[in-house]
Amino acid sequence: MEIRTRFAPSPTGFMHLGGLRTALYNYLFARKMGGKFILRIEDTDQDRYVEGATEVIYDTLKGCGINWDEGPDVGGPCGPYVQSERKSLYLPYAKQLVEKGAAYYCFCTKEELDERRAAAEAKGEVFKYDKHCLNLSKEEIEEKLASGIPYVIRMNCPTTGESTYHDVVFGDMSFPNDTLDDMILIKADGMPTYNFANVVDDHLMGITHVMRGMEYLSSTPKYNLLYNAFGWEIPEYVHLTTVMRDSQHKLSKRDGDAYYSDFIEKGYLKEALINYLALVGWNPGDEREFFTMDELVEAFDINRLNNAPGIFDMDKLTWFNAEYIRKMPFEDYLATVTPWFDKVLAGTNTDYRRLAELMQSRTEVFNRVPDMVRFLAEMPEYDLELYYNKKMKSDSQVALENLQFILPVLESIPEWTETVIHDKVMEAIAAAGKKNGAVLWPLRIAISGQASTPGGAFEIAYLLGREETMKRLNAALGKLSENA
RNA sequence: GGCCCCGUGGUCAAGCGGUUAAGACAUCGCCCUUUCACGGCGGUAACUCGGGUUCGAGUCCCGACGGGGUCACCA
Repeated sequence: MEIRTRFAPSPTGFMHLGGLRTALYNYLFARKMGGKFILRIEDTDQDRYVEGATEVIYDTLKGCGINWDEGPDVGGPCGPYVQSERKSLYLPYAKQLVEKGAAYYCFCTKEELDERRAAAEAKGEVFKYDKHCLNLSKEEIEEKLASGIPYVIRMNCPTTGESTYHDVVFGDMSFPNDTLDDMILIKADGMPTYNFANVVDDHLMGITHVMRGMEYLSSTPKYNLLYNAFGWEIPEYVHLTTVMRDSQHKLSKRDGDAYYSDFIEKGYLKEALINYLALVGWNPGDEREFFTMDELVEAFDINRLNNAPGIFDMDKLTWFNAEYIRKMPFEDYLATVTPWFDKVLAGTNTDYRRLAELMQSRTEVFNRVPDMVRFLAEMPEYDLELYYNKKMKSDSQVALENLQFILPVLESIPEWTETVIHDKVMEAIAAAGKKNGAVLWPLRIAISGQASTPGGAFEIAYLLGREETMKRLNAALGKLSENA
C-alpha cells in the first residue's frame, strides 16, 4: 500500500518552527517510503483569515526543499486541497452520522453554553456538554430546523468504557470514555470544525499516516470514534513532541524565536535550520549530525522518534549555522555576506573579497557581521588599557615607543598590499631586534581600537588603506603621548 | 482540578537486564598564533526520589515529586 502523509497548516501568516519540523518529518517519511506527501490548507476559521498567508507556507516549504506531490497549487486526485473550498462536502457526511445516531443536532446557543461552562468552572468542575439536545424528539428537531433556528451538529460520544489506540511514538494509549466531550462537527455557520474536517479529509485523501503535534493525543479517541462510525479505516498515528524554548515554555512568538522568518532574517541558513530541526526529537541512531535533505530521507525512521519534549538549543543551532557557513563555497559566502557588509561599510572602498576571506571562519550568524566590521568604517573610541597585553609584552609605554618606531616604516612602504606591508614590517622588527607581539599588538590596537578583530595588524592595515592607516596611527600616537 | 504524556550531564542524546553510562553543543584548560576565529588535544559534568521484581536495574512494575499537553461553534 502506498504511504500517504500530509501537512495541514492553517494560514496564520507565519511558519512556526514546530510546524516546520512536522512538515519535514511528514515529507521525510513519505519520501523514505516512496509514498506521497500532501499539502492541505486548513482555513475553516474564517475569522482568522490572513492575506498572503498561504504564500508564506508555500515559500517556506519550497525554500527548505520540502516539496509536496499534491496540494492547492499543484492539484492532485483528491482536490481541492483548501478546506474552505471543500465546504459543501462536509455537511452530508455529518448528516450521515446523524442518521446513524453517531451525531445529533444541537440548538444550544454559544451564550447558553458559555454560561453553563462558567457555572461549572465556578464549582470547580470540568464542563462537558450534557447531551441536552440529544433528547429532543424527532418532531422538535424537524420543527426547529424548519423554522430556521441556528444549529450545530455534535458527535455522540459514549460515556462508559474506554477507548484505546496505538501511537507509533507513544505506544498504546487508553482514555476513559467519560472524559470525551460531544464535540461540534459542523459549526452554526455551516463550516466544519477542524476536528471534523480533518477526519473527513484525511480519509478522503487516503492519508495512511497522521503525523502531527502531540496536542492531539487526547482528542484522537474522538477521531477514531468518527472513523468507526463511518466504517473507515483508522490511520497510523505518529504524534510528535513539542519543541520547547526551555523546560516550561514552548517556542513563542513573543521572544522572536518561534518563526522560520525570524531566523532567516537574523542570518541563519535554511539548510542549517532544517538540519538542526530534524535532530530535535529524532536521531539516526549513529553519530552522524550533518545531513543534506537527501541524506535525511535516507536516514529517517519514525521508530526513532523521541517521546520526550525537546528544547530548541539556540547555541547548537548557531554552531550548525557556523559549520554550514564555513563549508559554503567562497563565492556563495561573499554574495551572502555582502549585504551585511553594506550595512556599515557602504560608503567605504573596503576590499570585500579579502574581508570575506577573513570573516568566513568567524561568522556564526550573519546579523553579527556588521558589529564585527564596523571599526573599518569608523575608528571606535577605545581605552588606553587596550595597549596592555602581558603575553605580547605590551603596555601603553611600549606602544608609544614601538608605534613611533613603526610609523616611518609604514610611511615608506612602496606598495600597499598585505604581503609588502607584512614583509617590510617584519623585516624592520627583526632588524631592530624587537618582539613581534610588542609591535604588532599595539599597531593593531592603534588602527582598530578593538581587543579582537577579524585578522591581525597586516590584514587590518591593508583593509583600511594607506591613508586611513596612517591617519589612525598618528591619532594613536597623539593620544599615547598626551597620556604619557 | 479531571484525563493523558514525559523524566540519562546546562542542552540534544545513545542505551532496549550485566557498559569504565557513548557522542555532539555549551563550558573550562592547553597547543597553534601578531588579537580573535578556525584547527588539534584534554578536563568538569548525568541515570529525579522512594519502594519492589531479579543473582544483577538507567533499562521491568508501583508510588511520589517535577515538567508538559488537553479539557472552544481555534486549529
